[in-house]
Amino acid sequence: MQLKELSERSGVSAASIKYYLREGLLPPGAAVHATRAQYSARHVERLELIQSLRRIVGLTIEQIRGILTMADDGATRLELLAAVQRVVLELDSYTNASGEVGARPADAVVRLRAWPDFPSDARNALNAHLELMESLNIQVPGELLDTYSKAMDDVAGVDIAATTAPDSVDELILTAAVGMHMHSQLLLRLLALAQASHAIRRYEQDA
Amino acid sequence: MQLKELSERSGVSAASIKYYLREGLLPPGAAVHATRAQYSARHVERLELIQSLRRIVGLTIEQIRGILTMADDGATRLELLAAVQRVVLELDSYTNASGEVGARPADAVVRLRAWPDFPSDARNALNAHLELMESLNIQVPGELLDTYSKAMDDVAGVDIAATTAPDSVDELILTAAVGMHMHSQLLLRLLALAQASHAIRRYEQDA
DNA sequence: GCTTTAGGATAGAGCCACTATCCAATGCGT
DNA sequence: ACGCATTGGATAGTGGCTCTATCCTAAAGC
Repeated sequence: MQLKELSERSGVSAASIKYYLREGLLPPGAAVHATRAQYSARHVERLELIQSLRRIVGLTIEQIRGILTMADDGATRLELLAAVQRVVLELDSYTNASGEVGARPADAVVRLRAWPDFPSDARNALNAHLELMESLNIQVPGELLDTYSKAMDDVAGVDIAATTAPDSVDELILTAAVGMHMHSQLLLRLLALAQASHAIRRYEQDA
Repeated sequence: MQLKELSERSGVSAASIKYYLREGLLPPGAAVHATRAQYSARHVERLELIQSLRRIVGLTIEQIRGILTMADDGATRLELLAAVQRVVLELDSYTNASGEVGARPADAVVRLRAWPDFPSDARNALNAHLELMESLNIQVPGELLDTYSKAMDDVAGVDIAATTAPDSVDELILTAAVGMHMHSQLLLRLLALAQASHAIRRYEQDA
């Protein structure tokens, strides 16, 4: 199929497709001649993946390019999952700000929860975030970290158990990104409801 | 003090202060004459609040204006907390998309957790989000909702217990917004670490 | 041969949060 | 009294992001 048909099938405007081609999100079609290219069903799928990552998960073009490049360069599934997690959960926001400091509270959490002791983005991000909170004078007592991490351990256990490994890499990215996004949002909404409920109880008590 | 001094004290450029005045985030100073205005310490505080909400919490000008307007119009603390929660946890993202449907899964959660049965943004957002997940064919079994909500109940209990009610309304907004943001981020980072840990375990098993 | 389309380049649009410039009116220090 | 500094107000520009639109030439297909 050629550009116009690709546009019609995917529901993405021809101009946007050209944009994605320019930005390297979409591999070029097979050039039949200088002014004619053939696109395949894989292009349609790739476009749908891009759309989902943009519209549902809200990733930027840059982030999407990063993930797709990794996938096309044959990264392992675990690496890919880590990359998806990094952008979906915004683990890179503050990570850069931290230069090697003494206490690594995340290590304590890892030991407490008996999680495998692997260095990871998630761990660095957690440490960086705890440092940030400290610098803002927000107390994070061990008890709270305990409660939080226990809760997240439970949640992650359920999450992972519910995840079935998909066949294609595109599908892995899609389900992982959409799943992580949706589950984290779900968690935040439940947190909101829980907070609101506790706040109401408390203000009723005070009144 | 006049504009220049206000700028120096708060660390916000004069141009930005003018912008905030135009946008109604900062009340105008007492007009001594047509071309001279006096600003008070309250202006400095207000500017610091605006800065924190922008730079730390990442709210938009529009969102900040909404909250400050409510505060200045004498909203109750509970109303203010709800408004802060709405913007900090992005409860309005999908809320509009839902028009009265049958099942209200959030009601079940509220009953299960014995939370006070109040209609709220948080509850609507939760229902809207669950509908969205359903429409994306992401299964949310009752068991998972149970685990999640139990976890969030624990977390909220600790949160609220740790919150001391501040004196000024500005301070309430600041601590609530920064606190909610930091705690929700903390939770997401712990979730990331937990997920990564479980994923590693699982891939090790498979390998 | 004539319309349609591809690919490439370039420019514009619309949103956001500023940032900069220009202005006339006026206050303040000297 | 005079001139510099500052004010409020208006208006325009910046830079990042994701498109969207226009223009062009070369070539394909009927």
